[in-house]
Amino acid sequence: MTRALTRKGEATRARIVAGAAAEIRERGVDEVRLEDVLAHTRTSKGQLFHYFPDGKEELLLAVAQHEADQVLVDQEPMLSNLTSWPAWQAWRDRLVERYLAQGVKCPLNGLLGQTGRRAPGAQAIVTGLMWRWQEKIAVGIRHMQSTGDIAADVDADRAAAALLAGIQGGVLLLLSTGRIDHLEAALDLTIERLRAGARTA
Amino acid sequence: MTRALTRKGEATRARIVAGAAAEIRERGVDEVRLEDVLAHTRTSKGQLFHYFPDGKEELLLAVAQHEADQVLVDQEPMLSNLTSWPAWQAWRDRLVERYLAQGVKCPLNGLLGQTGRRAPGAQAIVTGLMWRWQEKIAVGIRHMQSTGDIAADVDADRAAAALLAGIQGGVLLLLSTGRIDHLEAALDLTIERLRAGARTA
DNA sequence: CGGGTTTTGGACTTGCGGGTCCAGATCTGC
DNA sequence: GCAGATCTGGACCCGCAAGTCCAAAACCCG
Repeated sequence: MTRALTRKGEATRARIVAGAAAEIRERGVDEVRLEDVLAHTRTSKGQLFHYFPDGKEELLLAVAQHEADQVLVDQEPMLSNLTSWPAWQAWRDRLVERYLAQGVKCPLNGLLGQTGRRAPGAQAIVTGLMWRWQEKIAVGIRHMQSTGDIAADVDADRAAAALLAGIQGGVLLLLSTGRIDHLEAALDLTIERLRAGARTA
Repeated sequence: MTRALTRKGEATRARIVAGAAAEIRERGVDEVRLEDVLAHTRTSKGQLFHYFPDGKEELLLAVAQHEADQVLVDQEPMLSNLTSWPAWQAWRDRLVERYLAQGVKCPLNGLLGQTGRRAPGAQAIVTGLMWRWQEKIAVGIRHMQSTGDIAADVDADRAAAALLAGIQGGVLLLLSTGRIDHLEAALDLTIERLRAGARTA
């Protein structure tokens, strides 16, 4: 059933998802009409409903998945390699740079508030993303503990949760205020705290 | 012009705003139809457009302002009284309790993602809220510095920014994952850090 | 009271946009 | 190269909800 897609079909489907994602990033979920996506991807109603029988909802779900994956990909290879303080710094810089560049166009913002409520599956996608994200950070912390760079008595999961919260809040505040200060402050102070813990412990 | 409202008119207007706010909290911005609000507030189309000539957009803006104000009010008197560690703890508990109780129904969630983009004014409302919020926290930190409970070399504004980011992210994660852990972790670790700073400094 | 203003109710219009349908083009494997 | 499947285009339908309009009720003040 899912395996009834030609090479060409697959390409078209991908084009639609990518186009819709771009459109949504640019103008917000609720401002994007199906027709906009069609125009921007040189496709027709027929195609869209051919690949997404459940219409907009299904498309939005696919976009959400696409964007969620992208969020982590954008942080690689730094995120999977938090094995030294310079590496942490590089990751931190990548995050700041990335969000600074994208500015107000957060792919998840709308998808959480908008899709998250209506589609039951979108919630799961975001939750999954957050969980993976946090776990990656936790792995980094544990690694640093193994090398003695972070105190052993630090609760890695708890610290990762706090750091992730800081990031999310920082991005949220970037979206609403347009300033990157909060993200930087949250990242720097939290990381600084992890480093300080090693010395005192 | 703005002063053409009878006592009764004022009451009706307020009733519409409050009703719309409740409705939005309950079911999300984009799920709320004007008719729903009318039904729930025992009012008619005529009244709604009488008090909000610009229709839905204007109403949403009024709701946003109403909810934004409420967010800070809900933290009082704790937020304006961060003058001792027990007071900070009380504020922290209030926050956790409040968001735990309200669960998924965040008044600002939709308003940021939804209204924030379309209405230029909504952006300003959220920004204003965040700014006031952060300032209140900063005042608390400075007060603690004046009593020596927090190290003098802490940048109050920066610390407040980080704390606020942690809170926002914690709430965001509560919304998507349904767990309060992140909010607690962010609050506790950040506050703990402020306390620790005093001892080492 | 009485004239002017504000308030209220609800029927009606309108446009937008998601979803349907189907005919024809294109591909795929044998 | 042909039979069956997949892909594509776009005209059409249709419901929904925002917004309009106006007449009647309630209210305010001299």
